[in-house]
Amino acid sequence: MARKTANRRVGIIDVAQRAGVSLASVSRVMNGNFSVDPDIAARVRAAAAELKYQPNAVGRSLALGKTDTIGIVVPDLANPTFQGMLRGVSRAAAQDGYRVLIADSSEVSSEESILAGEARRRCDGVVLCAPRMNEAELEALLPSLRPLVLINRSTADTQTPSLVVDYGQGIQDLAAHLVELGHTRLAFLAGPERSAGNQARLQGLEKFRVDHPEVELTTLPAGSSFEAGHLSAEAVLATGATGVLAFNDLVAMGLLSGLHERGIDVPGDISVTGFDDIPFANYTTPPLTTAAVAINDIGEQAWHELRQLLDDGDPEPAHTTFQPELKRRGSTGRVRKKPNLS
Amino acid sequence: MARKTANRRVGIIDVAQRAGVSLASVSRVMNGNFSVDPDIAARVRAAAAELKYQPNAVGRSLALGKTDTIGIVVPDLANPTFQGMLRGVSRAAAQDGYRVLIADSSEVSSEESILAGEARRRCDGVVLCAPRMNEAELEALLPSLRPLVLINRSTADTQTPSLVVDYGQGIQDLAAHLVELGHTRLAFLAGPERSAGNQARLQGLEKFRVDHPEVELTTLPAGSSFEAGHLSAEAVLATGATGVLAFNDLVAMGLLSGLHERGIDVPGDISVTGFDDIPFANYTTPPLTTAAVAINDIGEQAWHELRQLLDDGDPEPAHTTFQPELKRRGSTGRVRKKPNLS
DNA sequence: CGAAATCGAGAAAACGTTTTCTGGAAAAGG
DNA sequence: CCTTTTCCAGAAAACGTTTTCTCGATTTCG
Repeated sequence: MARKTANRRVGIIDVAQRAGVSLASVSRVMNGNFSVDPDIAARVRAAAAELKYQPNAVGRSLALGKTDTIGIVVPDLANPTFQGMLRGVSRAAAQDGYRVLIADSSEVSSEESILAGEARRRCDGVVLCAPRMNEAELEALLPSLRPLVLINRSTADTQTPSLVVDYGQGIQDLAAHLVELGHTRLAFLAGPERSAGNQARLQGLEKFRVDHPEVELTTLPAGSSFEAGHLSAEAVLATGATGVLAFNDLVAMGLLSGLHERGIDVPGDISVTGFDDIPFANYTTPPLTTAAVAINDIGEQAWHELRQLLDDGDPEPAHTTFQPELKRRGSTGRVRKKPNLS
Repeated sequence: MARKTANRRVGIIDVAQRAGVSLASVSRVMNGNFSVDPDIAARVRAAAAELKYQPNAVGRSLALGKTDTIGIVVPDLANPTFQGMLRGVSRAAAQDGYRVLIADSSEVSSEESILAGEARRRCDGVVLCAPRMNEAELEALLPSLRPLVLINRSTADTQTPSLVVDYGQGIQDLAAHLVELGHTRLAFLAGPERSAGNQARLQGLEKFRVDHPEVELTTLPAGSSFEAGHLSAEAVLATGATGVLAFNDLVAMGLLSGLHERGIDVPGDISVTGFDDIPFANYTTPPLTTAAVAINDIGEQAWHELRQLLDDGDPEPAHTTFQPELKRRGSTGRVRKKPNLS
């Protein structure tokens, strides 16, 4: 039973024995860092091929002190926005030979810090997407997570880069667009309370109110899903609004569906706007007017920031703001009727 | 400079020194496996807390021979189907304390084996989603990937569990549904050629042809995206079909949009069906008739199979088939006009 | 031609844990 | 009261790599 090869997984030792050289040489050949005798190199390569040697990543990570893996924490894997961020990060990281470990907090804010911590311990860095935890908790957590980058959440910490979307401006653009079309009674379907993006929208609308005192704006609690939008149809009609700003495209689509069921014409009777410009927004009927967020760019940029941190250690973390771009499509139009007089 | 604490990351050694005990004891306390003096335990716990000790996952993995991580390889992170599988696997695995490493092959089949191999080397197991590689390549790859489970791809290998959707039956159900509504001229918008799911649909339709010789069925190459469906509108009209079977919901939505732009009424002029029942399918106008696939269940089940393999080593790998369920919605209706006579 | 510098391969240390092994002290049994 | 067993904490080995260290052999230069 001298053959351990048959017993356990084939390791660098087996290759060394087979090639009649030392472990060190095998490692050198495999990584090609140092100059080795071509003869030895050939023998090692041959042995490795014959044994189908696959270097053990864990051992390698331990020796190297790096895992070539980053973690990403998202509030909800079912949400297209976070799927987009994940995709952007994943693809960009893959380009540089990094892999992505994923953690889904399922919108449970108390889980976030735990998940983030676990992810960080296994990885070289972390991307935190739109954390729902409160300010204090976040600030307390950051140091233990570094290097990390923050998406859709700002921080006082100057050491961690953050990428945020200017939801406040975007929602104002959408509202202004509706006003331009003659709408004077608007409704806003609000998103999750803990979402910083929702706060930003509310602040933007506050500003809008000041700029447009003539416009009547009602805020209705809704959520971030189809269902939320769908269930809001009745409430929206009750407000008598002719223009509706949905929290995001999902909510808008749900609302569209709810309105359609009730025989309300969009944009004839009511104009609807979304937010994000998810791929589906272009293919609803009518196509959705929305504020486009370059979600893939954000993911990509997030990786680039993180890579900087990983490489240089600490260049000068940027706080980048992404401006949404208004997309005028079929779901908004000139106001046709007077607001309900009932 | 005796303080290494300030220099390097705090490790188990630091805790041991601080508590005045050996490494072994700290490990025992942290893992709670063996009985230790309560006094020592308390000292260790105190020291760990003071130093904010976080055990190094890599070192732990090396010693334990397990990473508590599994890999998942998908052809396209932008595709709702794979997003669903990912979500299902991720959530189920998280329940059991496992994390998921993600690899996106971007539909490049040659990348799949590399990504899968890399993922496997870093993880305890792998889930392979709808691999695009050919049969031979797959069979050759499997042994080096074990333990693994296969989604939407069958294999001769009895050691690897596989979960497949019966796309053949599903597409027949949809076609039958259209026939029932009086349609006799159908069109099928085919998906990616390398997709096993597409092959299954084609085979199902072959069977359908035999069962319904009176029905005229045209197959058009399309793809798996919105764009594919959108671009197919013209071609669909050219066939004179009154019922269209789209490869999946995305294609169906794209087609819906294309038809709408051309003033074609759905389902008045043409009935359209999708496949998968992605969340959006319920909220299109009209809502999409489709074959629902319990995508989250599949992901969950995939994890359970993998866990079995991880735990017991080798119970008896199952080859499970999931039956799609026909969802009758607004995008299909009785045929109204005679087929185009032009 | 001899000494210094260069080179390259093997031995050994390091990475941070867990777990087996070992030995001393306490407990149990005769 | 002495011997045997039990218990538990510390020392050391193990996990699978990379990298520093060491040292003999070759080359280079004076």
